[in-house]
Amino acid sequence: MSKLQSYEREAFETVERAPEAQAKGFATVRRAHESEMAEDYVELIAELIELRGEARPVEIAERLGVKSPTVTKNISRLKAAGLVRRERYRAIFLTDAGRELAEACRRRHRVVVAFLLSLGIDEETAERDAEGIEHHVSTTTLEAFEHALQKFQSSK
Amino acid sequence: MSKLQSYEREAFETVERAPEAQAKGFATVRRAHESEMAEDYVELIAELIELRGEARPVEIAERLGVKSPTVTKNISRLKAAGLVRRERYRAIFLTDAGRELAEACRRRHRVVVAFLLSLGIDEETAERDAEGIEHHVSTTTLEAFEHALQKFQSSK
DNA sequence: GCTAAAACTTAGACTCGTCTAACTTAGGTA
DNA sequence: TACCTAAGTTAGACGAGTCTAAGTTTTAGC
Repeated sequence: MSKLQSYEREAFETVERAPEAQAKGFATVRRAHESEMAEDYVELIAELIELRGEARPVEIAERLGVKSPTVTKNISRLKAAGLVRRERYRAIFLTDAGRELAEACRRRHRVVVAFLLSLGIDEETAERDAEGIEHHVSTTTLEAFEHALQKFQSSK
Repeated sequence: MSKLQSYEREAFETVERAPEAQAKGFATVRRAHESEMAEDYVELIAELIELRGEARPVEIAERLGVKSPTVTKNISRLKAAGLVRRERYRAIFLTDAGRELAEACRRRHRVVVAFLLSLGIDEETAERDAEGIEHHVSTTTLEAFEHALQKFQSSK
């Protein structure tokens, strides 16, 4: 406990950060939010295709916890963004770009979950937190997670 | 590398998660987004008060990387939420509730940054990623971070 | 103590992601 | 084959958070 206290104490005096650096950080977060919807959808669509052979709006709505008109609208946005292929009233499929994005997201998701689990966090919490955290993990941090994971696994 | 590959491989077969659990996860993320603005503002306001004795909209705008009308509007929201005290054209101060929230956020922020640093991540990346990650870290995960940090520091 | 510049607010527009209500289409079954 | 039900879409509203343009207030320098 004392170690913990000490690092908290050290960090307690507010350090002046460069305002532009801080602003850039917040801008990054805002940008991440814009792509979150797309990432969550393609990730889920890929999952459903693997599980069922196709992704149906009704199931996307159920898993995302939203109503079907929301799905319809967001799928049009994904289509406009070139991430999905789809005809009215039909199941949804990924384009090459969509599949690529989905793969990257799923990989990142798995790494984040595995990393949290390696810290001793229970599965449900790990999944829940990963859902939010994954969109804000830079390549650098993802690599650090992988590295820590590797060390953790070889020490078992 | 092989250890890494292996855990990725294992996780590769898509496991069927309970749809409701998944939906609950996404709902949690959406809820976190709603409080993010408030958290970022009170955290920054507390920082500025400590640094300057008061928090001015112009500096909040600069640090957040947004324009001043945005700050005006959001500050009214915080006032309506009972987090800040403030008169027109004057500096912004925190209410007790605001101060409490700010303290919790700053503590969480410090833990996340320290944790990322302990993984060997550079300061700039740690700060940038923490900004996004912190809002999605549950109490459980925060404790796990603290615990890992403690172990890391005592092993140095 | 006036006045110009800086800080702040108001008004109004836009996008995103959500919703409900009402409509259309597709598909299985009688 | 015709129809009922489930799935999907359309229309329209709403709040959050951003912006620009144009106004008002405060403050600092002369």
